[in-house]
Amino acid sequence: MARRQDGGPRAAMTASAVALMRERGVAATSFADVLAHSGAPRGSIYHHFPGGKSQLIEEATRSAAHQLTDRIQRILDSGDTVTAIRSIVDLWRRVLEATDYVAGCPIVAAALGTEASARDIAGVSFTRWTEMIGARLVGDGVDPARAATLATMLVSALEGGLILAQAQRSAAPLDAVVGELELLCRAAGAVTPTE
Amino acid sequence: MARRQDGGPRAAMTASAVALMRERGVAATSFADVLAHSGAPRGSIYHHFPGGKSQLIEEATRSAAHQLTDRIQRILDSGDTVTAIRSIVDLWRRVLEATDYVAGCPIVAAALGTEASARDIAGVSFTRWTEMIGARLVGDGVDPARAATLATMLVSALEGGLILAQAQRSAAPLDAVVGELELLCRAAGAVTPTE
DNA sequence: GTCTATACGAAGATAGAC
DNA sequence: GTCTATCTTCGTATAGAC
Repeated sequence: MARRQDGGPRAAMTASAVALMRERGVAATSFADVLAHSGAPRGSIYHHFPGGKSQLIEEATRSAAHQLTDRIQRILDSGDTVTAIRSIVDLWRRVLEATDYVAGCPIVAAALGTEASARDIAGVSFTRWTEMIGARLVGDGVDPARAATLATMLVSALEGGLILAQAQRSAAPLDAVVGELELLCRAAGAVTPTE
Repeated sequence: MARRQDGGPRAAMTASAVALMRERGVAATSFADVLAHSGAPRGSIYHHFPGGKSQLIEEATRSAAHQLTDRIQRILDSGDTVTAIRSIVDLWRRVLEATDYVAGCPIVAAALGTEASARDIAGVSFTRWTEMIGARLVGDGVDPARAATLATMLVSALEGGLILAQAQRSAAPLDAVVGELELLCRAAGAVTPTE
């Protein structure tokens, strides 16, 4: 009934735009690239995206933000924060290995890109993730007054570690970050799995 | 005597390239932009940079890396790690406020850019910073086995916090990160100023 | 909804005059 | 060492046919 998502060219194009943004950034992602990558018919660009590239990038960013937010929420729902951190890092690691360390976080690409609206969406996304993680930390026993700053630290360190991993073509920075974050969470009073 | 750095158009162009990379990334930084920003004579592009844009970006990245590395080293030499973190964040904060939150870290721009050689320089730069900070941590009393991962955490969290700050147009993420990093350093045994 | 053709400008790069 | 002119390619965007 209310299914108006269309799985056709439009969805394929936003998905491809996300993939290309992750690998080369917003500015270096062209329509021609998106068409080639998605296999979408050439004539449907401005039919589906009358706002041109701005609109495509904006919708791609929104799509990536929703997807990642959902994924993070599911991870947070299925365990404590420390376990969630490990899951997220495993996710990044798989992406890096599958793309020869070229693909990063699409939201970071949007944040550092040339499209103002996409940058704003990135900002909201980061805020959202921070709030979600903060709530999870409180549930784990962390002092609510502390949870917000700790959550910001988690997001920042994971995104930064991912960038170092891309630049060094190695997952080692992510491993270092996850270890330090675990220590920090435990010291802050978050429950930990006894494994 | 061995001063062969030239303060002319060439230096002005690399400096402008760095500034533009910080604001809009590597891909969106064109020769025309660099010329306009630096005021360099139009005819001197391929005279000074026969390798074209690749060479310009590579040299700009190298220049930015040297500058930042020197700056970090000086900061680390003048106090303990916790004090250094505050100084670095203050530096970022001034940059953000002076540029309406558009300018970020040039090395991150290089790491996520389209120029392979620049990305490699970024990777080496991050490694270098990590080693420098690690040495400082050891000097502060941190267990040498721990210093490397903690140093990686510092670099990752600061770079990530800077990106969140840019996206949210607020220095708040940096403040959160610096607070958490201080806790982590203290818990790791780094000496702290009694202030 | 999708096609081709095309306009228009920007960007990287080269040649040859001064 | 710097200039102008030019070439080519690419990218965005539009028009109009199918």
